[in-house]
Amino acid sequence: MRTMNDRGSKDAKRPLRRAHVVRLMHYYHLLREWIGRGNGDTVSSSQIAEWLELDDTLVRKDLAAIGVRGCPRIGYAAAEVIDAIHKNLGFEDQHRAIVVGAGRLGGAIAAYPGFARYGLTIVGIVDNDPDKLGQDIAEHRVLPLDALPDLVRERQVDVVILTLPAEAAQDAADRAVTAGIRAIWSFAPTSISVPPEVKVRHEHLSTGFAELAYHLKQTSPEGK
Amino acid sequence: MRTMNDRGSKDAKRPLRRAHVVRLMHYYHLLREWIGRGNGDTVSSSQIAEWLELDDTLVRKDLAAIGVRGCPRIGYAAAEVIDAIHKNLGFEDQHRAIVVGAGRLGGAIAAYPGFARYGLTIVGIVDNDPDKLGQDIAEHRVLPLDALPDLVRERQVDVVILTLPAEAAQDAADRAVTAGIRAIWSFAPTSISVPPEVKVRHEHLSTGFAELAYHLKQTSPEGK
DNA sequence: TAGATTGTTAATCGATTAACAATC
DNA sequence: TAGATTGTTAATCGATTAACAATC
Repeated sequence: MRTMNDRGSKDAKRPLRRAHVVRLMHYYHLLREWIGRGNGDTVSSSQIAEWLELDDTLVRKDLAAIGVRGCPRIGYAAAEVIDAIHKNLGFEDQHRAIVVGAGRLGGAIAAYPGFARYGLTIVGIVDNDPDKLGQDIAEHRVLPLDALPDLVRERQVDVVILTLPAEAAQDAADRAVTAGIRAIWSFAPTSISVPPEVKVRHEHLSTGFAELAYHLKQTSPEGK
Repeated sequence: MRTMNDRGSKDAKRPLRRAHVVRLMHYYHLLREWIGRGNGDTVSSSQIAEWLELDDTLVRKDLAAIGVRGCPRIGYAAAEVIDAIHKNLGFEDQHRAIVVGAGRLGGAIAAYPGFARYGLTIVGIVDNDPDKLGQDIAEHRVLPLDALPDLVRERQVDVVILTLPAEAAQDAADRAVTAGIRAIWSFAPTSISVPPEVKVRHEHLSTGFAELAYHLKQTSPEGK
């Protein structure tokens, strides 16, 4: 039996599933734009649902899952929702990352200022191509890949961002794991194996394009 | 009642759902690496399932959904599976894309040779920054954003790849839509609105990082 | 108050998994 | 043949949606 007092017991929160995290990020972006455009301070679940083409009950359940309470007749305080998502997804925790691979993609990531909002700071960039060493990318001097273990320790790095070609990714991941990082964000077009305690998030750009290609095929007039 | 003859009736195939497409891409990558490493010609659903930590029945259903038949006791012909995925996902159809935004990310995408495998060819790159005009990126001369409509027609472009800052993305998308493209692949850190007949695939890098951040929070020793 | 909106339980839906017969 | 593996139906599970009471 549930009682009204359950309301406050945030310890009982169950971990969010992947689908929750993805939708919460959509709400987060949506509400930040909403507030940025100078709209009201409150927003209803049905407004969010309509913009994102979801069911409004789903929105309310997602918000309940991160402990946000709305007001009947009023809706949710947009700033409070943004805050709660920020906290629940772990953006208040600070993470320090090294970009491995000083190509264009590595440079784009190292230079992007938007990650700071999510608690992510790029603290270095390494590459194993001697031609790249010593260049400055987004105010980071490119250092040799061999320096990775030392950098991880000295700069208290817990995330490594891989932007290497497929054939170099596994070796770099191995070094990063040995050096003690806990998470790998990989943009390399291949899979990598790591011990179970290390989390890998793979950005499969080709999978993203596959969805587009499949849609185009389904909707193309010449059929089949 | 089903009969053996249903085997050949590919017209009855139902459209693949998103989860199917994503898993099929995993199988595709896995089997290409598998063959590349000189393993056998055949592979069983339980092998694939084990590598990807899925249920083997799920793998068989996915393969059945694209019309691949296996052999009892033998498994599936890896090359045939790769082929079927390639065809079903629409990689045989050729698409021509223009990259909008000549920054580091745009350059990385324009220069990446791997998209050719999926039927995607980059045929131009545009930017609205006068300083970028005339530069060559990956053998493409950077042209003004104003030239987009003409380029779309002349070069038979059906996909636009947005790599612009958030504030410029909607305007560029509008121009692309007016010029008649059918799909937008956006890397801009914002949402864009388009008419229903245009497909948008958004690569939310921050959502990718959010999953990592949440995992780190859940597994961090200091708890909470 | 009346009515809009939340919060929550119950129902539905779809996707995954289990079981097992078919088959090579 | 015996046995491994597929293909498919049935069962389960979880996520979404519907219904509706609670509430401000």
